[in-house]
This record gives sequence, structure tokens and C-alpha cells, in this order.
Amino acid sequence: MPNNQFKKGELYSFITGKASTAIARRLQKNFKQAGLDITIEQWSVLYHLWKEEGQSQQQLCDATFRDKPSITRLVDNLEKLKLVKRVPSKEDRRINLIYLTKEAVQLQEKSMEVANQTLNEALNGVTNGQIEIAKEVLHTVYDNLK
Amino acid sequence: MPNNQFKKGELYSFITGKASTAIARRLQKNFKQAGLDITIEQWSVLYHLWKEEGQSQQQLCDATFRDKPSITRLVDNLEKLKLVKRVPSKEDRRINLIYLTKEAVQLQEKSMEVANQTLNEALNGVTNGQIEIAKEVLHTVYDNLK
DNA sequence: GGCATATAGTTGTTTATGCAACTACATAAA
DNA sequence: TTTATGTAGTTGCATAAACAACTATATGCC
Repeated sequence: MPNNQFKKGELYSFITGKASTAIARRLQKNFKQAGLDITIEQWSVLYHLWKEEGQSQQQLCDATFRDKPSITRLVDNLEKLKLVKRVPSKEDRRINLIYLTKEAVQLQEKSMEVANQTLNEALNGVTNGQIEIAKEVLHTVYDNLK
Repeated sequence: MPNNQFKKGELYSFITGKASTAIARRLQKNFKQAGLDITIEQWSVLYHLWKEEGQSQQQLCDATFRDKPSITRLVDNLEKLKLVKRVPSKEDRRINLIYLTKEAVQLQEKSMEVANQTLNEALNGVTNGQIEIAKEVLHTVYDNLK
């Protein structure tokens, strides 16, 4: 699209991802303020486990768009914090299934509340229509690069 | 905005920043393929120095939305690669002014070409109108969190 | 069965980030 | 002039990312 050319200059800050990291940083701060001692990366893993427990590390890779070493280490740290447990699969001994501890289950309500508040803060003044279009753009970009 | 509520679930992957890091990762790969041995973070610093040389580290912090330690270390690494030089300011001895080496000047053309190609790839099928709105959303989010 | 190949997960290395604590210099007020 | 306060930059520490190389298990084909 050559007629996108003139707009690119302003988009380089998007490449370096600074709007999304601004939200991420704020969420991290709000977690801390609420007494929640987890990182947003750890939270993003828990988020998918709250939806469905007992996923394999590979499934968590796909869900969070991370590579395998990243998930290995995030699960390492979540295990150290006693928030998840690796359970070897009985059908396939290569696979670890990841389960939540009681502590992690208790984290869900409060942390989702903080996350929702943070998104409200960030999206204040943005209309639903604008959000829809922004999501479309993100999906298109993601598909283009897959 | 309580009527944004129902849309949030789909936005959490935006918090963890995966659309923009997809572009960043692709740009990194394209740099490598083109024989450019710099990281996108280093490139984002060079990008602002190509626009104006001799900026202080603090100015680079503001331009790239990074904190001071991050810029200290990016400049460290860029100095190791012999792409920039720290020059102490004569007016204010606290300040380092950052200048480009000949090698860094020569990097500009090729790396901007690769960056433009990458953005074309990523934004293929996205209309100018959609881009405008996405940028508005990013700016609003950024202002909300400042 | 035995071998090639694919898949799940781990480890090592380099680079980057966020935060807190620190040094050095500058400026303004007492 | 001294003292307080602010600003520029650095260092240490923990966490995370990308990439490559590795181990262990599973599967498909001869």
C-alpha cells in the first residue's frame, strides 16, 4: 500500500510497542498497590489457567504467544511462588499438565478486578466503535505476520 | 465506561502486548536477514539520532519512552558496537551528548528500507482510515496513563 | 522391531526492562 | 557561602525475551 507510506513515521513508536507497554506497566503498578505480588507475565499465564486448568506448557505457549523457553521459566517462577504445580501426563510422558493451587484460585477475583479497572482507566474516552476498529487492525496485523 | 465491560476479555492479549511484539519480532528477523546486526531497541535509539544528533540521554529517554537505566545500557551497547559516542557537554557537565559514528550513518538507509517493508507487510489490507483510528486510540491510551 | 522424524520440555547465552539506590553536578534559597 | 533540592546518569538485582542447542518421549514408515 504505497499510500500508507507518508504515515509510517508516526507508527514506529507502535513497533517498539510503547502504548501497550504503558498499559502493562500501569497494570503492574496497580497489582502492586493492591498487594498482588505477581508480574503481568505471570498473570497472563494464570489468566489462561483460570479459564481452563490442566493445560500443557505447549498449550500455554499458543495461548500467550510465547515460546517454549519463556513458558518453562514462567512456570518455574509460578511454581516457586506456589501458584501452580506441574503434573506429568499419564498418557504422554513428555507432557506436563499445569494445575492451579488454592492460592492461585484465590488470586483470580481480585486480580481480574484490578485488570478491569486498569483497562477502564486506559480506555477512558475511547468509544466502542474505535475499540472495534483497533481490534480489527491488531488482528489483521497479527494474521499478516503469522 | 461500563458498556466497554463486555469487550475486555478480548483485550487482555493487547495488554500483554502481543500484536506490537509480533511486528517487532518480524522487524528483528528482517534486520537479521538483511545482514543488519542490531536489535530493534538499538534501532529505535538510532532512529531518533538520525533525526537529530547530539541529543542527551534524557532526551532519548523521552523520545523512546524508556527509563534512564534502559538508555544507559542501550547506549553502552551501541558504543560497544561503535555506532555512537558519548560526548560530555561543555555547558553542563552532568550531560552526555550522543553522536553517531560513520558506521551508524551508513546504517540509516538500509535499515529504514527494511523497516518500511516490514510495516507494509504488517499493514497489508489495513485502510488509512483504520490506521488513523488505531493511532487515535493509542494516543488516548497513552495520554490517559501519563 | 528398528530407524527416522516430530513433539514436549529444559538449559545456556545475550539483550532488555523495572525498580531502587547511588554519584556527580547544578540551581535556588537562607 | 552554605544548605537543600532537583536533575543527569550509573550500577545492582530480579524478571523476562529470543535464539540455539540439547534430552526425552512418541509416532510413522520400512
